[in-house]
Amino acid sequence: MTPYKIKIAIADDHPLVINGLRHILSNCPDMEIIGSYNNGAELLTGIAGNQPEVLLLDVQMPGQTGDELAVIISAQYPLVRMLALTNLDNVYYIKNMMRSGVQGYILKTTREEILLEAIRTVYKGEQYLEPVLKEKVLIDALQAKRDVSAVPILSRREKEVLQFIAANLTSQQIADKLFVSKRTIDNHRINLMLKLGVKNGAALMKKAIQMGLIN
Amino acid sequence: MTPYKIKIAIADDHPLVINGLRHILSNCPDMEIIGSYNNGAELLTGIAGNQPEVLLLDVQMPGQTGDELAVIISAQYPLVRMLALTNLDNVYYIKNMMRSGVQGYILKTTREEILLEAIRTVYKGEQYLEPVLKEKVLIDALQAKRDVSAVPILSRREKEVLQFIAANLTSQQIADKLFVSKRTIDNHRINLMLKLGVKNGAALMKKAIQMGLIN
DNA sequence: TTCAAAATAGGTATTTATACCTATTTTTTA
DNA sequence: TAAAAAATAGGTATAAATACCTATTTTGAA
Repeated sequence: MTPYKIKIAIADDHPLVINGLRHILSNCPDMEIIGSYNNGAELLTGIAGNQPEVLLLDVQMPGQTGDELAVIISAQYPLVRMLALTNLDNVYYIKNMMRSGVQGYILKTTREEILLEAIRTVYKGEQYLEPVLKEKVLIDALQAKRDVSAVPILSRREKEVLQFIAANLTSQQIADKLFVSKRTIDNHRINLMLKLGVKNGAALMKKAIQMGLIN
Repeated sequence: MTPYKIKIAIADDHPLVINGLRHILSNCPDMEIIGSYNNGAELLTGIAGNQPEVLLLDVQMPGQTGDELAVIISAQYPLVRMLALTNLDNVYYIKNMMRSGVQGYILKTTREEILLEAIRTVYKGEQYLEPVLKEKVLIDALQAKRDVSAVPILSRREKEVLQFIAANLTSQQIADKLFVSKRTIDNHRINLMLKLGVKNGAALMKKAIQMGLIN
Protein backbone atom coordinates (compact mmCIF):
# COMPACT_ATOMS: atom_id res chain seq x y z
CA MET A 1 0.00 0.00 0.00
CA THR A 2 1.30 3.44 -0.97
CA PRO A 3 1.85 5.81 1.97
CA TYR A 4 0.19 9.19 2.00
CA LYS A 5 2.43 11.71 0.30
CA ILE A 6 2.81 15.23 1.62
CA LYS A 7 2.16 17.61 -1.27
CA ILE A 8 5.07 20.00 -1.56
CA ALA A 9 5.70 23.07 -3.67
CA ILE A 10 8.92 25.02 -4.02
CA ALA A 11 9.43 28.70 -4.72
CA ASP A 12 13.03 29.63 -5.44
CA ASP A 13 14.71 31.66 -8.11
CA HIS A 14 17.68 29.31 -8.36
CA PRO A 15 16.95 26.37 -10.67
CA LEU A 16 19.80 24.52 -9.01
CA VAL A 17 18.10 24.65 -5.65
CA ILE A 18 14.84 23.42 -7.12
CA ASN A 19 16.62 20.56 -8.87
CA GLY A 20 18.47 19.64 -5.73
CA LEU A 21 15.28 19.55 -3.71
CA ARG A 22 13.51 17.55 -6.40
CA HIS A 23 16.30 15.04 -6.22
CA ILE A 24 16.24 14.74 -2.43
CA LEU A 25 12.47 14.59 -2.11
CA SER A 26 12.04 12.09 -4.93
CA ASN A 27 13.72 9.57 -2.67
CA CYS A 28 11.18 10.15 0.07
CA PRO A 29 8.24 7.81 -0.01
CA ASP A 30 6.08 10.19 1.98
CA MET A 31 6.57 13.33 -0.09
CA GLU A 32 5.83 14.50 -3.59
CA ILE A 33 6.50 17.73 -5.38
CA ILE A 34 3.41 19.12 -7.02
CA GLY A 35 4.86 22.36 -8.30
CA SER A 36 7.90 24.62 -8.47
CA TYR A 37 8.09 28.30 -9.15
CA ASN A 38 10.90 30.69 -10.01
CA ASN A 39 9.45 33.87 -8.60
CA GLY A 40 6.62 35.36 -6.60
CA ALA A 41 4.29 36.00 -9.53
CA GLU A 42 4.60 32.43 -10.77
CA LEU A 43 4.04 31.17 -7.26
CA LEU A 44 0.86 33.15 -6.73
CA THR A 45 -0.55 32.13 -10.09
CA GLY A 46 0.41 28.50 -9.70
CA ILE A 47 -0.76 28.10 -6.16
CA ALA A 48 -4.20 29.42 -7.03
CA GLY A 49 -5.10 26.26 -8.89
CA ASN A 50 -3.06 23.71 -7.04
CA GLN A 51 -2.37 24.14 -3.37
CA PRO A 52 0.45 22.27 -1.67
CA GLU A 53 0.37 21.20 1.94
CA VAL A 54 3.87 22.49 2.53
CA LEU A 55 5.45 25.31 0.59
CA LEU A 56 9.22 25.71 0.64
CA LEU A 57 9.74 29.41 0.31
CA ASP A 58 12.92 31.26 -0.50
CA VAL A 59 13.32 34.57 1.30
CA GLN A 60 15.08 36.51 -1.41
CA MET A 61 13.50 36.42 -4.82
CA PRO A 62 13.25 38.94 -7.62
CA GLY A 63 10.02 40.94 -7.39
CA GLN A 64 8.10 40.21 -4.23
CA THR A 65 10.17 39.26 -1.24
CA GLY A 66 9.57 36.18 0.84
CA ASP A 67 7.91 38.00 3.71
CA GLU A 68 5.45 39.74 1.43
CA LEU A 69 4.57 36.44 -0.21
CA ALA A 70 4.19 34.75 3.16
CA VAL A 71 1.71 37.40 4.28
CA ILE A 72 -0.35 37.04 1.10
CA ILE A 73 -0.36 33.28 1.15
CA SER A 74 -1.19 32.88 4.80
CA ALA A 75 -4.10 35.25 4.30
CA GLN A 76 -5.43 33.62 1.13
CA TYR A 77 -4.57 29.98 1.79
CA PRO A 78 -4.48 29.53 5.54
CA LEU A 79 -4.14 25.77 5.19
CA VAL A 80 -0.87 25.97 3.28
CA ARG A 81 2.06 25.53 5.70
CA MET A 82 5.16 27.43 4.77
CA LEU A 83 8.78 26.64 5.45
CA ALA A 84 11.35 29.35 4.80
CA LEU A 85 14.42 27.92 3.12
CA THR A 86 17.24 30.38 2.72
CA ASN A 87 20.88 31.25 3.17
CA LEU A 88 20.10 34.13 5.50
CA ASP A 89 20.88 33.25 9.10
CA ASN A 90 20.29 36.75 10.36
CA VAL A 91 17.92 37.00 13.31
CA TYR A 92 16.08 39.85 11.71
CA TYR A 93 15.05 37.71 8.74
CA ILE A 94 14.10 34.81 10.95
CA LYS A 95 11.83 36.92 13.10
CA ASN A 96 10.41 38.71 10.12
CA MET A 97 9.52 35.53 8.24
CA MET A 98 8.09 33.78 11.28
CA ARG A 99 5.95 36.78 12.03
CA SER A 100 4.83 36.93 8.43
CA GLY A 101 3.28 33.53 8.70
CA VAL A 102 5.83 30.81 7.94
CA GLN A 103 5.79 27.88 10.35
CA GLY A 104 9.42 26.97 9.96
CA TYR A 105 12.78 28.39 8.98
CA ILE A 106 15.80 26.38 7.90
CA LEU A 107 19.03 27.09 6.10
CA LYS A 108 19.92 25.84 2.65
CA THR A 109 23.18 24.63 4.09
CA THR A 110 21.35 22.33 6.43
CA ARG A 111 21.57 18.55 6.45
CA GLU A 112 19.06 16.51 4.52
CA GLU A 113 17.61 14.90 7.64
CA ILE A 114 16.84 18.26 9.15
CA LEU A 115 15.14 19.40 5.98
CA LEU A 116 12.91 16.33 5.99
CA GLU A 117 12.23 16.62 9.70
CA ALA A 118 11.31 20.26 9.24
CA ILE A 119 8.90 19.46 6.43
CA ARG A 120 7.20 16.76 8.47
CA THR A 121 7.01 18.95 11.57
CA VAL A 122 5.54 21.85 9.70
CA TYR A 123 3.11 19.52 7.94
CA LYS A 124 1.84 18.43 11.33
CA GLY A 125 1.09 22.05 12.10
CA GLU A 126 3.97 22.52 14.49
CA GLN A 127 6.66 25.15 14.38
CA TYR A 128 10.16 24.21 13.32
CA LEU A 129 13.31 26.20 13.82
CA GLU A 130 16.78 24.80 13.38
CA PRO A 131 18.56 24.39 16.73
CA VAL A 132 21.39 26.67 15.63
CA LEU A 133 18.90 29.35 14.76
CA LYS A 134 16.94 28.86 17.96
CA GLU A 135 20.10 29.59 19.87
CA LYS A 136 20.70 32.70 17.78
CA VAL A 137 17.24 34.07 18.44
CA LEU A 138 17.63 33.45 22.16
CA ILE A 139 20.97 35.19 22.34
CA ASP A 140 19.59 38.09 20.40
CA ALA A 141 16.59 38.43 22.72
CA LEU A 142 18.64 38.26 25.89
CA GLN A 143 21.79 39.98 24.80
CA ALA A 144 23.46 41.88 27.59
CA LYS A 145 23.88 45.55 27.14
CA ARG A 146 27.06 45.92 25.15
CA ASP A 147 29.02 48.25 27.33
CA VAL A 148 27.66 48.53 30.83
CA SER A 149 29.40 51.82 31.44
CA ALA A 150 27.78 53.11 28.27
CA VAL A 151 24.31 52.53 29.62
CA PRO A 152 23.24 55.94 30.79
CA ILE A 153 21.78 56.18 34.23
CA LEU A 154 18.46 57.87 33.96
CA SER A 155 16.91 59.64 36.89
CA ARG A 156 13.50 58.55 38.08
CA ARG A 157 11.81 61.54 36.58
CA GLU A 158 13.54 60.96 33.29
CA LYS A 159 12.33 57.38 33.19
CA GLU A 160 8.86 58.60 33.97
CA VAL A 161 8.93 61.16 31.19
CA LEU A 162 10.31 58.51 28.85
CA GLN A 163 7.27 56.35 29.52
CA PHE A 164 4.97 59.22 28.67
CA ILE A 165 6.84 60.01 25.49
CA ALA A 166 6.46 56.36 24.54
CA ALA A 167 2.77 56.65 25.31
CA ASN A 168 2.23 59.10 22.50
CA LEU A 169 2.07 62.28 24.57
CA THR A 170 3.44 65.69 23.68
CA SER A 171 5.61 67.68 26.07
CA GLN A 172 2.64 69.87 26.89
CA GLN A 173 0.45 66.88 27.72
CA ILE A 174 3.14 65.34 29.88
CA ALA A 175 3.59 68.65 31.68
CA ASP A 176 -0.13 68.78 32.44
CA LYS A 177 -0.11 65.23 33.74
CA LEU A 178 2.84 65.86 36.04
CA PHE A 179 1.74 69.38 37.02
CA VAL A 180 4.96 71.00 35.90
CA SER A 181 5.90 73.45 33.20
CA LYS A 182 6.27 72.38 29.60
CA ARG A 183 9.81 73.76 29.76
CA THR A 184 10.67 71.26 32.42
CA ILE A 185 9.55 68.43 30.22
CA ASP A 186 11.43 69.93 27.30
CA ASN A 187 14.54 69.85 29.42
CA HIS A 188 13.98 66.25 30.46
CA ARG A 189 13.48 65.39 26.82
CA ILE A 190 16.73 67.01 25.80
CA ASN A 191 18.60 65.41 28.69
CA LEU A 192 17.18 62.04 27.73
CA MET A 193 18.37 62.49 24.17
CA LEU A 194 21.75 63.64 25.39
CA LYS A 195 22.14 60.64 27.66
CA LEU A 196 21.11 58.20 24.96
CA GLY A 197 23.10 59.98 22.31
CA VAL A 198 20.33 60.60 19.82
CA LYS A 199 18.96 63.61 18.04
CA ASN A 200 15.21 63.18 17.92
CA GLY A 201 12.27 61.58 19.59
CA ALA A 202 11.92 58.69 17.20
CA ALA A 203 15.52 57.62 17.65
CA LEU A 204 15.16 58.11 21.38
CA MET A 205 12.32 55.62 21.42
CA LYS A 206 14.24 53.10 19.37
CA LYS A 207 17.32 53.30 21.54
CA ALA A 208 15.31 53.15 24.75
CA ILE A 209 13.58 50.00 23.57
CA GLN A 210 16.85 48.45 22.49
CA MET A 211 18.31 49.17 25.87
CA GLY A 212 15.34 47.71 27.62
CA LEU A 213 14.45 51.00 29.26
CA ILE A 214 10.87 50.72 28.13
CA ASN A 215 8.59 47.99 26.92
CA MET B 1 39.74 16.52 51.45
CA THR B 2 37.08 19.23 51.49
CA PRO B 3 35.84 20.23 48.04
CA TYR B 4 35.96 23.84 47.00
CA LYS B 5 32.78 25.59 48.04
CA ILE B 6 31.08 28.11 45.81
CA LYS B 7 30.50 31.26 47.85
CA ILE B 8 26.87 32.22 47.63
CA ALA B 9 24.91 35.22 48.82
CA ILE B 10 21.15 35.69 48.79
CA ALA B 11 19.13 38.87 48.44
CA ASP B 12 15.43 38.43 49.05
CA ASP B 13 12.88 40.24 51.14
CA HIS B 14 11.13 37.05 52.19
CA PRO B 15 12.84 35.41 55.18
CA LEU B 16 11.09 32.17 54.27
CA VAL B 17 12.84 32.07 50.94
CA ILE B 18 16.20 32.73 52.52
CA ASN B 19 15.63 30.02 55.10
CA GLY B 20 14.54 27.58 52.44
CA LEU B 21 17.61 28.26 50.37
CA ARG B 22 19.86 27.97 53.40
CA HIS B 23 18.34 24.60 54.08
CA ILE B 24 18.78 23.33 50.54
CA LEU B 25 22.30 24.62 50.09
CA SER B 26 23.51 23.43 53.46
CA ASN B 27 23.16 19.91 52.10
CA CYS B 28 25.42 20.71 49.17
CA PRO B 29 29.08 19.88 49.74
CA ASP B 30 30.20 22.31 47.04
CA MET B 31 28.33 25.38 48.18
CA GLU B 32 28.27 27.69 51.17
CA ILE B 33 26.20 30.72 52.00
CA ILE B 34 28.35 33.66 53.01
CA GLY B 35 25.62 36.22 53.40
CA SER B 36 21.94 36.99 53.08
CA TYR B 37 20.21 40.33 52.73
CA ASN B 38 16.62 41.48 53.01
CA ASN B 39 16.73 44.46 50.69
CA GLY B 40 18.83 46.37 48.22
CA ALA B 41 20.50 48.70 50.68
CA GLU B 42 21.61 45.81 52.91
CA LEU B 43 22.85 43.97 49.87
CA LEU B 44 24.97 46.86 48.64
CA THR B 45 26.44 47.46 52.06
CA GLY B 46 27.08 43.81 52.79
CA ILE B 47 28.54 42.93 49.45
CA ALA B 48 31.09 45.72 49.72
CA GLY B 49 33.07 43.84 52.33
CA ASN B 50 32.37 40.29 51.38
CA GLN B 51 31.83 39.36 47.78
CA PRO B 52 30.14 36.12 46.83
CA GLU B 53 30.89 34.23 43.67
CA VAL B 54 27.23 33.75 42.93
CA LEU B 55 24.50 36.09 44.09
CA LEU B 56 20.91 34.86 44.13
CA LEU B 57 18.90 37.97 43.43
CA ASP B 58 15.20 38.50 43.86
CA VAL B 59 13.61 40.72 41.22
CA GLN B 60 11.04 42.44 43.36
CA MET B 61 12.30 43.97 46.57
CA PRO B 62 11.30 47.06 48.52
CA GLY B 63 13.43 50.06 47.56
CA GLN B 64 15.69 49.35 44.65
CA THR B 65 14.40 46.83 42.15
CA GLY B 66 16.35 43.80 41.01
CA ASP B 67 17.32 45.26 37.67
CA GLU B 68 18.70 48.42 39.22
CA LEU B 69 20.72 46.36 41.67
CA ALA B 70 21.98 44.11 38.90
CA VAL B 71 23.24 47.09 36.94
CA ILE B 72 25.03 48.51 39.97
CA ILE B 73 26.59 45.24 40.99
CA SER B 74 27.75 44.20 37.55
CA ALA B 75 29.42 47.58 37.21
CA GLN B 76 31.08 47.58 40.63
CA TYR B 77 31.81 43.89 41.07
CA PRO B 78 32.15 42.44 37.59
CA LEU B 79 33.35 39.12 39.03
CA VAL B 80 30.17 38.49 40.96
CA ARG B 81 27.85 36.24 38.94
CA MET B 82 24.19 36.88 39.47
CA LEU B 83 21.26 34.51 39.25
CA ALA B 84 17.78 35.98 39.24
CA LEU B 85 15.45 33.95 41.42
CA THR B 86 11.86 35.04 41.27
CA ASN B 87 8.22 34.18 40.79
CA LEU B 88 7.91 36.35 37.71
CA ASP B 89 7.81 34.25 34.56
CA ASN B 90 7.00 37.19 32.34
CA VAL B 91 9.26 37.55 29.31
CA TYR B 92 9.66 41.24 29.94
CA TYR B 93 11.27 40.63 33.32
CA ILE B 94 13.47 37.88 31.97
CA LYS B 95 14.82 40.05 29.18
CA ASN B 96 15.18 43.01 31.46
CA MET B 97 17.16 41.15 34.11
CA MET B 98 19.38 39.37 31.61
CA ARG B 99 20.15 42.64 29.93
CA SER B 100 20.86 44.22 33.25
CA GLY B 101 23.68 41.83 33.86
CA VAL B 102 22.43 38.65 35.51
CA GLN B 103 23.81 35.45 34.04
CA GLY B 104 20.85 33.27 34.85
CA TYR B 105 17.16 33.39 35.59
CA ILE B 106 15.14 30.72 37.35
CA LEU B 107 11.79 30.51 39.07
CA LYS B 108 11.28 30.00 42.78
CA THR B 109 8.90 27.21 41.91
CA THR B 110 11.65 25.32 40.20
CA ARG B 111 12.99 21.95 41.26
CA GLU B 112 15.99 21.73 43.54
CA GLU B 113 18.19 20.07 40.92
CA ILE B 114 17.60 22.89 38.49
CA LEU B 115 18.48 25.44 41.12
CA LEU B 116 21.76 23.71 41.84
CA GLU B 117 22.51 23.21 38.16
CA ALA B 118 21.83 26.88 37.54
CA ILE B 119 24.17 27.95 40.32
CA ARG B 120 26.96 25.73 39.03
CA THR B 121 26.43 26.85 35.44
CA VAL B 122 26.47 30.50 36.34
CA TYR B 123 29.50 29.97 38.55
CA LYS B 124 31.34 28.59 35.51
CA GLY B 125 30.57 31.83 33.73
CA GLU B 126 27.93 30.38 31.45
CA GLN B 127 24.41 31.60 30.97
CA TYR B 128 21.53 29.64 32.46
CA LEU B 129 17.89 29.91 31.59
CA GLU B 130 15.27 27.39 32.62
CA PRO B 131 14.06 25.37 29.63
CA VAL B 132 10.47 26.49 30.20
CA LEU B 133 11.58 30.09 30.13
CA LYS B 134 13.78 29.56 27.09
CA GLU B 135 10.73 28.36 25.24
CA LYS B 136 8.77 31.40 26.41
CA VAL B 137 11.40 33.82 25.20
CA LEU B 138 11.55 32.09 21.82
CA ILE B 139 7.81 32.18 21.37
CA ASP B 140 7.76 35.82 22.33
CA ALA B 141 10.48 36.67 19.84
CA LEU B 142 8.86 34.81 16.99
CA GLN B 143 5.23 35.38 17.80
CA ALA B 144 3.03 35.73 14.77
CA LYS B 145 1.38 39.05 14.36
CA ARG B 146 -1.70 38.88 16.54
CA ASP B 147 -4.39 39.82 14.11
CA VAL B 148 -3.30 39.65 10.52
CA SER B 149 -6.03 42.00 9.39
CA ALA B 150 -4.94 44.50 12.03
CA VAL B 151 -1.39 44.63 10.75
CA PRO B 152 -1.30 47.55 8.41
CA ILE B 153 0.17 46.80 5.04
CA LEU B 154 2.94 49.22 4.39
CA SER B 155 4.09 49.96 0.89
CA ARG B 156 7.69 49.36 0.00
CA ARG B 157 8.53 53.01 0.04
CA GLU B 158 6.88 53.44 3.39
CA LYS B 159 8.94 50.63 4.85
CA GLU B 160 12.04 52.24 3.40
CA VAL B 161 11.20 55.61 4.89
CA LEU B 162 10.45 53.93 8.21
CA GLN B 163 13.97 52.52 8.28
CA PHE B 164 15.42 55.95 7.71
CA ILE B 165 13.27 57.50 10.41
CA ALA B 166 14.53 54.80 12.75
CA ALA B 167 18.06 55.68 11.69
CA ASN B 168 17.82 59.11 13.19
CA LEU B 169 17.27 61.06 9.95
CA THR B 170 15.04 64.08 9.45
CA SER B 171 12.55 64.27 6.61
CA GLN B 172 14.89 66.56 4.73
CA GLN B 173 17.79 64.15 5.07
CA ILE B 174 15.68 61.22 3.94
CA ALA B 175 14.48 63.25 0.97
CA ASP B 176 18.07 63.96 -0.03
CA LYS B 177 19.00 60.31 0.25
CA LEU B 178 16.09 59.16 -1.88
CA PHE B 179 16.28 62.07 -4.33
CA VAL B 180 12.72 63.17 -3.75
CA SER B 181 11.07 66.22 -2.24
CA LYS B 182 10.85 66.73 1.48
CA ARG B 183 7.08 66.97 1.00
CA THR B 184 6.99 63.45 -0.31
CA ILE B 185 8.71 62.18 2.79
CA ASP B 186 6.40 64.25 4.95
CA ASN B 187 3.48 62.51 3.29
CA HIS B 188 5.00 59.08 3.79
CA ARG B 189 5.55 59.97 7.42
CA ILE B 190 1.96 60.99 7.92
CA ASN B 191 0.66 57.94 6.08
CA LEU B 192 2.85 55.73 8.25
CA MET B 193 1.47 57.32 11.37
CA LEU B 194 -2.06 56.97 10.05
CA LYS B 195 -1.58 53.30 9.25
CA LEU B 196 -0.06 52.53 12.62
CA GLY B 197 -2.55 54.70 14.44
CA VAL B 198 -0.14 56.98 16.26
CA LYS B 199 0.32 60.71 16.48
CA ASN B 200 4.03 61.33 16.56
CA GLY B 201 7.37 59.99 15.50
CA ALA B 202 8.32 58.53 18.84
CA ALA B 203 5.16 56.48 19.12
CA LEU B 204 5.57 55.46 15.50
CA MET B 205 8.94 54.01 16.32
CA LYS B 206 7.65 52.15 19.33
CA LYS B 207 4.73 50.63 17.48
CA ALA B 208 6.86 49.70 14.49
CA ILE B 209 9.32 47.88 16.73
CA GLN B 210 6.52 46.10 18.56
CA MET B 211 5.06 44.97 15.27
CA GLY B 212 8.39 43.73 14.08
CA LEU B 213 8.49 46.19 11.21
CA ILE B 214 11.93 47.34 12.15
CA ASN B 215 14.76 46.03 14.25
C1' DT C 1 24.23 69.01 57.79
C1' DT C 2 26.55 70.10 53.89
C1' DC C 3 27.33 69.20 49.13
C1' DA C 4 25.98 67.47 44.68
C1' DA C 5 22.60 66.04 41.78
C1' DA C 6 18.07 66.38 40.19
C1' DA C 7 14.02 68.80 39.20
C1' DT C 8 12.23 72.91 38.33
C1' DA C 9 11.39 76.87 34.91
C1' DG C 10 12.18 80.91 32.14
C1' DG C 11 14.23 83.56 27.65
C1' DT C 12 14.82 83.32 22.82
C1' DA C 13 15.37 81.28 18.21
C1' DT C 14 15.39 78.00 14.85
C1' DT C 15 14.23 73.77 12.92
C1' DT C 16 11.06 69.91 12.26
C1' DA C 17 7.01 67.79 12.31
C1' DT C 18 2.17 67.63 11.81
C1' DA C 19 -2.34 68.69 9.52
C1' DC C 20 -5.32 69.15 5.73
C1' DC C 21 -5.69 70.20 1.23
C1' DT C 22 -5.12 69.28 -4.07
C1' DA C 23 -3.07 67.10 -8.02
C1' DT C 24 -0.03 64.65 -11.30
C1' DT C 25 2.74 60.80 -12.62
C1' DT C 26 4.18 56.12 -12.08
C1' DT C 27 3.57 51.44 -10.95
C1' DT C 28 0.81 47.38 -10.01
C1' DT C 29 -2.79 44.50 -10.43
C1' DA C 30 -7.00 42.52 -12.08
C1' DT D 1 -5.55 47.54 -21.22
C1' DA D 2 -8.36 49.74 -17.83
C1' DA D 3 -8.68 50.63 -13.02
C1' DA D 4 -6.58 50.99 -8.56
C1' DA D 5 -2.89 51.93 -5.64
C1' DA D 6 1.39 54.08 -4.73
C1' DA D 7 4.65 57.61 -5.17
C1' DT D 8 5.30 62.03 -6.22
C1' DA D 9 5.00 67.12 -4.79
C1' DG D 10 3.09 71.62 -4.01
C1' DG D 11 0.32 75.36 -0.87
C1' DT D 12 -0.43 76.99 3.65
C1' DA D 13 -0.62 76.85 8.59
C1' DT D 14 0.16 75.63 13.13
C1' DA D 15 2.11 72.89 16.65
C1' DA D 16 5.89 70.76 18.53
C1' DA D 17 10.53 69.80 19.19
C1' DT D 18 15.27 71.10 19.43
C1' DA D 19 19.19 74.10 20.88
C1' DC D 20 21.68 76.85 24.04
C1' DC D 21 21.39 79.75 27.69
C1' DT D 22 20.70 81.00 32.96
C1' DA D 23 18.94 80.24 37.53
C1' DT D 24 16.31 78.68 41.64
C1' DT D 25 14.40 75.14 44.54
C1' DT D 26 14.15 70.44 46.06
C1' DT D 27 15.98 66.11 47.14
C1' DG D 28 19.15 62.63 48.38
C1' DA D 29 23.48 60.95 49.77
C1' DA D 30 28.03 61.31 52.26
